[in-house]
Amino acid sequence: MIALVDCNNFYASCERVFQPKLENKPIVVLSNNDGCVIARSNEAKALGIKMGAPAFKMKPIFDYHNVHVFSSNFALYGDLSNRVMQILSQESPAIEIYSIDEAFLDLKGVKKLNKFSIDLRKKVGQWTGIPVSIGIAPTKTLAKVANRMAKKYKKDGVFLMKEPATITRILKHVAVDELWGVGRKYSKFLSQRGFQTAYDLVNASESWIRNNMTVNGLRMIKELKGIPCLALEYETQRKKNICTSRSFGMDVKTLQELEEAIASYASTCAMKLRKEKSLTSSILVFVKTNPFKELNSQHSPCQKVVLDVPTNDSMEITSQALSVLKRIYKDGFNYKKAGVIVGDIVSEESRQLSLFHTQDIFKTKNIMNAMDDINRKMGRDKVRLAVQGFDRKWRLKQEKLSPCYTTRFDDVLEVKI
DNA sequence: TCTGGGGTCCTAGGACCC
DNA sequence: TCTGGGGTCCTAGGACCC
Repeated sequence: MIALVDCNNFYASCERVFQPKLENKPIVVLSNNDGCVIARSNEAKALGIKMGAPAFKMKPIFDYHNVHVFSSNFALYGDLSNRVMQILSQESPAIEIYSIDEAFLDLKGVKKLNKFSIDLRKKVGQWTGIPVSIGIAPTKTLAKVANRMAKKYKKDGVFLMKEPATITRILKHVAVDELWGVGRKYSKFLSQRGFQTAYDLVNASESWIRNNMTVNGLRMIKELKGIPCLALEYETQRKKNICTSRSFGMDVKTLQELEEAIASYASTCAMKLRKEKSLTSSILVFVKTNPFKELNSQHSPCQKVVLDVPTNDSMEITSQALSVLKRIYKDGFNYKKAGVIVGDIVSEESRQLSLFHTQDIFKTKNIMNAMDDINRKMGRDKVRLAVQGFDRKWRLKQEKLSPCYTTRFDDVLEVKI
């Protein structure tokens, strides 16, 4: 049996851990740049605030109902996530960390599934303050369904779905668009063809599913039938692409400001590569104007450069990215977003050198290590490339940022006795 | 005024090879 | 007049996930 442990309204719950007075109050967390709603407490959901809704359109509702609004604080969420995952790893035989707020547990050998889950949930709650729900079933896709049921209907936050008769009964009440693997397009496509519930889908012809929903769709319905097609992945895979991109807090017009931004994103990509012990062989740079301003002239170029020798050196990746930027930049547009994507990633051990490459790759490695060490201790970007800029007017809007309670000494809560 | 960021996988079609 | 069969690799686009 497989359990899916999912943190309830994760980002909103993280904010609440350090502000318990917000218990039972509506909370939303906004995306970068304070753009969209990306997390809602149950109370905020009940007010009809939709996932992904633009914050500026919701403002009247926020004000009227006294909704507590937060900018996203990923340092906080990442740290609390690690704490939750650590507990899960200690308590269960094997675990796949699936996302920042979800993990699959392999429950092989666990005798009392229900009791195990209820205890686990209690422990996570007590040690971190984060409420979780647990769904248990024979396959990952069914565990997802079970988790949904736990969240929706179970006070104790745990739902076990084992017997075929139980599974069938439940699937008759699950709409197709609630399934893991059915997004907007498939949802529309399926409902047009008369599929309402997961149970309808289980009874569809497998060859029809294969033809219309690719092999992924076929795996999904097999999993709904209780046949495991998706194995748990215990080891984190090396990323194949790494992207750093942001929208700007204001319109950006000049090449110099774009250069600061692209240099910063390129350095961040390089840092992420070093963290994974990876190297990149291709660097893609893109800039975009604001597609929502339809009356403005639009320009969204992107271009990729392929390297002779893979690298994770900030200076090299940044200078390559900047030369791409110079090629694609055009004067006279209001740019709203930019980013860098590094791809064709290989591991540090498997670097293929070039016959004609003369640069001493080991020399810069020491500089990068020193830079990473300092920044780890003293805070992000404490040491950085000058080309990343100093006043950085283009930076994100984050007007409602909560303190980094668990990752910055200055922000640690004080208790007065 | 204000609309996120970061990923994966699959498929069809084109270019190329022998 | 007649024009095969079997591959690989790459890319763009589309679907999905959190």
